[in-house]
Amino acid sequence: MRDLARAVNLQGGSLYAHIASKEEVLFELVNRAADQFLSVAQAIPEDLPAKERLTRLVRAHLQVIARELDNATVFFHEWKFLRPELQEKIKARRDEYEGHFRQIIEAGVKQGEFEVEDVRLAALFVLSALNWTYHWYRPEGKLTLEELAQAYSNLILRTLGTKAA
Amino acid sequence: MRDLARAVNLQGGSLYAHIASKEEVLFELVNRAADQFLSVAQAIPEDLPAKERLTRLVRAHLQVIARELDNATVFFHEWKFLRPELQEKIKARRDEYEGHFRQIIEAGVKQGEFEVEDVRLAALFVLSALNWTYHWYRPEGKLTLEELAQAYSNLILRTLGTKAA
DNA sequence: AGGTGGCAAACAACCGTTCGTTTGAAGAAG
DNA sequence: CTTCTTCAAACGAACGGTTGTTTGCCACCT
Repeated sequence: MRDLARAVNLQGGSLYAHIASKEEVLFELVNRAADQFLSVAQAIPEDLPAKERLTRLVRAHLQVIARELDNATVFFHEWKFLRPELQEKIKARRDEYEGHFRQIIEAGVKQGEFEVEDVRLAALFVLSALNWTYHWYRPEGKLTLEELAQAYSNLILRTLGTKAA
Repeated sequence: MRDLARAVNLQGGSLYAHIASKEEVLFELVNRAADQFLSVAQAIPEDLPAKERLTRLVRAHLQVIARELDNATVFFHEWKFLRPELQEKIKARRDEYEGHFRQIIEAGVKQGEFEVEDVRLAALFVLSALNWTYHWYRPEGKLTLEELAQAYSNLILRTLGTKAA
């Protein structure tokens, strides 16, 4: 907390004129990260072909991670240390986000664009591969975000059993 | 440290008759986790078809994660808090392990079993999807480890552009 | 006799948070 | 235009507790 205070030129205790507790700050942080993911997902038009929607979602997801590397790291881990009640709120939003992936895959299967046995597991697989990027991706590295998004999209489309290249 | 001590029926300070520091314990933990991953990878015969080798490696990887859920969690995260010198040792072993994936994919491409543009990125993608399982997989859940390994192997083979089903 | 392993106590540093007080600016009253 | 009041924001010290580690001492086994 004293580090946090120093970052805004305050004394440790002075923070508590603005916040209720350290946990409140953590929740706010994690919750806003959830906002980011959800809002980009909701911005994708539903009337596009599943392949296109998925490609866009992949790019958007990677963009959010890259743009908020630190927040994403906290988002993926630290929510487990919230009290159960707050944890549930985060879990609900995470599940909602996961639902976007499932829904797109589901739609693609129905349209004959994808061929997937277990939609739930496939969505989890894809999200797993995407989420891990926060471990190693650095915007200042060799790989452009656009290049990464392109390459990962291709891999993911094949994972989901797309026919065309 | 006092929790650790209680787990072996000792007083907090008594630990220091056996260990040098908390960091030493962390390193030992993380390093032994690396042992687990590396040893199962090295146990896979090199003269098998790439598809078979990869399937075995996937199953073995998931088995290690499932068997040592807690250790795996620490392995994936906590090594970042070691001093740089020890971090490098872990990184080296992690890279060696990643090399197994790369090598198998590379071999598969040469044999015409796989079709992959960027071997390095493909290996990273596969490992990412596998590693994330520690976040959600619980051995006591509905999904058998064997079922998970089977399903993930199929997805991964498609990711790598395998022809046959 | 010597070394090992254990204990209890203590160490300094740090943790999240509270407390009484000071500051400075805005608004009301004269 | 001044004076007085109000109020939020910040300070700095302190609280009780925890952290990783060190110390001196005693008991046991060789």
